[in-house]
Amino acid sequence: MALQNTLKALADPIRREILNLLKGGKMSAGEIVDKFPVTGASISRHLSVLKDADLIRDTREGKYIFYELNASVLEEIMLWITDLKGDVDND
Amino acid sequence: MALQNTLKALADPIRREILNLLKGGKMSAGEIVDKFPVTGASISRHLSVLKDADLIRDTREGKYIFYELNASVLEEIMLWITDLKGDVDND
DNA sequence: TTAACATTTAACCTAATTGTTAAATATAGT
DNA sequence: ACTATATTTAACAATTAGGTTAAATGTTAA
Repeated sequence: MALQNTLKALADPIRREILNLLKGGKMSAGEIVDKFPVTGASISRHLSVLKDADLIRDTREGKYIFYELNASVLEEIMLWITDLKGDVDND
Repeated sequence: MALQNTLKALADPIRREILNLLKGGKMSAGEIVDKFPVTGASISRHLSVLKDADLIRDTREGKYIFYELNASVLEEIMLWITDLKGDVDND
């Protein structure tokens, strides 16, 4: 189920862009919202999808909630792809 | 758009399983259909999604259409993920 | 050309996804 | 307690996705 959740989370351009933003460091929900032409409610749901997929982690700091990237789960995709490609030797 | 198509194609368990099957060599549409508990029409649409994403190639041989894996487009996902992970050094 | 087989396409249904606005919740400051 | 701010959740509409059956297409062989 993990791979399924991860791939589904990645199959949306806004969510991928959120991950790209978080590459630069943690951001509050509001800061993320400001980067997109959709409502905060919409971004909030995207964030929850990413969180369910464990692609991001959140921590509240006062009235802000900060999100940060958790790229470690992407390893599973790498392994799946590598297996599919049948990369016996990669020199 | 390529990455989007690829990830969307991968975000379905049946389509991923089709790719896994094709790892073992090319198969006709009918052989693929036999592996799943859904109709041929349904598999046919899955195949067209995979084909649009260029993850598979088809060649007709007589009355059969054979499908084979084209894993090369997965490279793009690998690159995207690698970039996201910020793998500066991977020892 | 007709019949049989392999596969795709069309029409339709239902469920899931994504967006919106409005209401709810959580925190901080007065 | 009240107000302002940050964020999420609920309810709804529109779109997309995936399944089905039935019709259409392409190929082979009689």
